[in-house]
Amino acid sequence: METEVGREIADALGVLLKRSTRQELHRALTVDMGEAVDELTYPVLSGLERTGPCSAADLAPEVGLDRSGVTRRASRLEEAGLVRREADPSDRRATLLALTDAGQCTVQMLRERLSARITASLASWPADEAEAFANSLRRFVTDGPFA
Amino acid sequence: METEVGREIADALGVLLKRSTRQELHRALTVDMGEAVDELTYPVLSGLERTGPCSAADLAPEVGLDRSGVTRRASRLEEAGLVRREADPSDRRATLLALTDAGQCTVQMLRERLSARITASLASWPADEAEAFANSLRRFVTDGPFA
DNA sequence: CAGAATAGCGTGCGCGCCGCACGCATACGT
DNA sequence: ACGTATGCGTGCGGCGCGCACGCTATTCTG
Repeated sequence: METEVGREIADALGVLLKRSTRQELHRALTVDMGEAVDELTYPVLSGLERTGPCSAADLAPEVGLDRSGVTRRASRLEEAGLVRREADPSDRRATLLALTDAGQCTVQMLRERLSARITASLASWPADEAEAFANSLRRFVTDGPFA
Repeated sequence: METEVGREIADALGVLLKRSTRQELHRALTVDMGEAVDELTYPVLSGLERTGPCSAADLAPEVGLDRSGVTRRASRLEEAGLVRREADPSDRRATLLALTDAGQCTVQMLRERLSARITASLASWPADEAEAFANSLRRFVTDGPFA
């Protein structure tokens, strides 16, 4: 029955979106990673790596935040030397956010760590099932119920 | 390659955990549902339906919150007539939280709506793939990388 | 049986994050 | 050249959360 599937997914998502889940996960990820990057600042790093250098306004929807929020988080990361602000050559009022080498290294390390953790928890899965799940999840995220 | 799968899932989760995603989703769900139930209070309703009547302390880990937070959210729902506080007969200092009939009806309606939305977005999927995804997701959530 | 120690809930307090609005600097149009 | 528009950063008010306290009921102990 199809609605049963929807309900199943809904329940799982409910658990997944728990506040403590996110906190615990990101806390584990950012251990020994310095104080600058935490649950809040990580999305900015990750988003910057995906989009490349861009303005705070352009990055805001990627992170799902207001421009001011992006600015504040970016400032924190800048203070830690992970993000660099550079003037846009084509528009001198704009400020581009870009990852420094340290920032690039950090986000890569974090992604590696997260991937490793996920992979480890999927160790007991059949390889084809894991791959199918990854594909389905990506598809679900991109053109799923969230515009 | 396995790490590729992990990275794939990691990216998808990153997008899924965006603040705006959750907000937008719950906002769509709670439309025309009264002001009492929103993104914050819904987990309490859902949790209460899963666990049945229980104390705020027992519900706290389910929601991923402090006891005080559960108390406040529950108070809001109580004010709206969706949650009822009743004294524990076996321990008169304890206060059990329970769904009223209206609360039960509301959470059922919301779950229905969420399920429908998810099901609709999965309409183009093959039925077996959708079911496999639901099962994998549940498994991923229960014994995945999140304790 | 009485008093002390424990457990449970609700609330005041301080902190941190967020969205909104304002100010300043720069770019564009006439 | 001057007015309008755009973009960024910051002050402000609001809100939710965790922590600590007070009160009540229960349990343990002598």
